Amino acid sequence: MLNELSPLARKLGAFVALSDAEHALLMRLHRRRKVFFAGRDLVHQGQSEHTAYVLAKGWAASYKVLEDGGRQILNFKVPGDFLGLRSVLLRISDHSIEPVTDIEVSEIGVSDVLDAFNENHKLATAFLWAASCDEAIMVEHLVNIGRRDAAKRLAHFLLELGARLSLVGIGSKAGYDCPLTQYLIADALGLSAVHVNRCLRQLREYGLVTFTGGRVAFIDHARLVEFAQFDPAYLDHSAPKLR
Amino acid sequence: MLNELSPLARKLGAFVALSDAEHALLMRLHRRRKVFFAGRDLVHQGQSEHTAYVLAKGWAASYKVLEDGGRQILNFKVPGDFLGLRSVLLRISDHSIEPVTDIEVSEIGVSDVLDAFNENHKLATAFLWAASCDEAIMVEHLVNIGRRDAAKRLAHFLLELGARLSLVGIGSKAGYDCPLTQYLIADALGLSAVHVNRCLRQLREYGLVTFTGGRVAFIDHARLVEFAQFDPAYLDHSAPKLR
DNA sequence: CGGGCGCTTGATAGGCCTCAACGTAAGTGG
DNA sequence: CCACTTACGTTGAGGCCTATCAAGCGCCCG
Repeated sequence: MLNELSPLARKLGAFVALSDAEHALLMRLHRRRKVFFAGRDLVHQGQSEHTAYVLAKGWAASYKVLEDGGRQILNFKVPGDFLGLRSVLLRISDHSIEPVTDIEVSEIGVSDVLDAFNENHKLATAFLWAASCDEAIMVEHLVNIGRRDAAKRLAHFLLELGARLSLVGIGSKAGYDCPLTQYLIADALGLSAVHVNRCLRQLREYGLVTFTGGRVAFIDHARLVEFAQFDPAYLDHSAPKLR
Repeated sequence: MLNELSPLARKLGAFVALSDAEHALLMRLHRRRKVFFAGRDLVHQGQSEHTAYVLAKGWAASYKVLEDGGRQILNFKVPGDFLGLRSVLLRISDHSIEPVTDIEVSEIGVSDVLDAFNENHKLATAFLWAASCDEAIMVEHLVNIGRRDAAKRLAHFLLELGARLSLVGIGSKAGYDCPLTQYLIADALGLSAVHVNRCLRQLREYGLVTFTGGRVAFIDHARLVEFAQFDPAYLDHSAPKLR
């Protein structure tokens, strides 16, 4: 049932109860389904022409590069997530987006979205909600980098991804398939890849979690949650549905 | 002229050209002017009852506390900024807000705002824009903590605050009055207060900037910008105004 | 005058980075 | 089919950056 909905309708439907008319309205916002290949950026930092997407299949990373060549990954995007939502109303995009795997996306007509606000205010509220959820994840990422040591940071990161994937049905407390390299994780956590490797070993030796062969396997989920001080409240998408 | 407008109208007016009718609509969104005292939180992490505010006078800090007692300051808020905008649509607030000085705020009726979306879609767009601007600042903060060493991090921080204050007319390339303690800055930058102190000395000895007696004074603004790799593009509020 | 707060500085320790080397697996081209 | 290359993961050695602990100073205010 839900699977027949577009990714956009599924995303926003988590927040507002959508009527048939609203579903029809959402359909008009879609352009076409598109495919991008791993490593070829869809959005470039500094570009002024924007399109927003909803990720239907695969993983992507939003990131910012510094003048000195370093880069910071802001967030990994998994199926169901928006790509480029924040840039919709900003004059130039403040970040780039790179597919980690080959991905499929639904393109969204930005000006159509803004026009649709005129017809239906619930839609506007739903977009603001989606933006707020994205920001909550960013904020927790900030806390993670600012205040946790490397091992806890990594543990928290693996737990967050697991929780987010569980929300869209492709992960559980047992684990999940994860296409990220240790280099990507390092760029996300503000660490070196070497140290990510050491921390992974540490978590493995503690009997908490393993990450090998593209699979994250939680060995002792409860103890890992405690170790990382992971509180998933910020991922709570069960917002009170609007009338 | 601008000073006669409410803080809310001034904020949103930076993005959309507001008609008289829209100004009138905004007036209805205001509840009363309120005062909060330094150190007494207005918003508590985990609370479910939200109010949003626009900061009219003074400084505040939004922050998150960890179980182990550490805290990460997410952002300092200066006059003209929203307080609690992200929490408006989330079931529980994911952060706390503490006035750094005594502050004056305009309270905003959240449900009134959502109702107003129904009457006027430009307003909805303007709120989404404001949320996007806030998030852009958060993202740059993330990059700052994740990828810059302490001195550059501090330099970038001081420059950002200067740029933001300049936008609301209470700062310049010469400097600005700053009520923050070194402890607050440390909590924002993921550093210890001791190390913030050392880095301030370093920046002073380099002849770049001083911070004493509640005053940040840029000595060589251009060189500081280069040192910190500060690119203010993410603060660009000159978005194309909507028709 | 005493006490608290914020700032400053020194000494020490340790977490994480950098550099470097090596193993494995997969892909490429002859 | 094999030599070569590339990407990713793993491990060790050494050193820098930043935290922690500690002490002292100036200032404001009760």
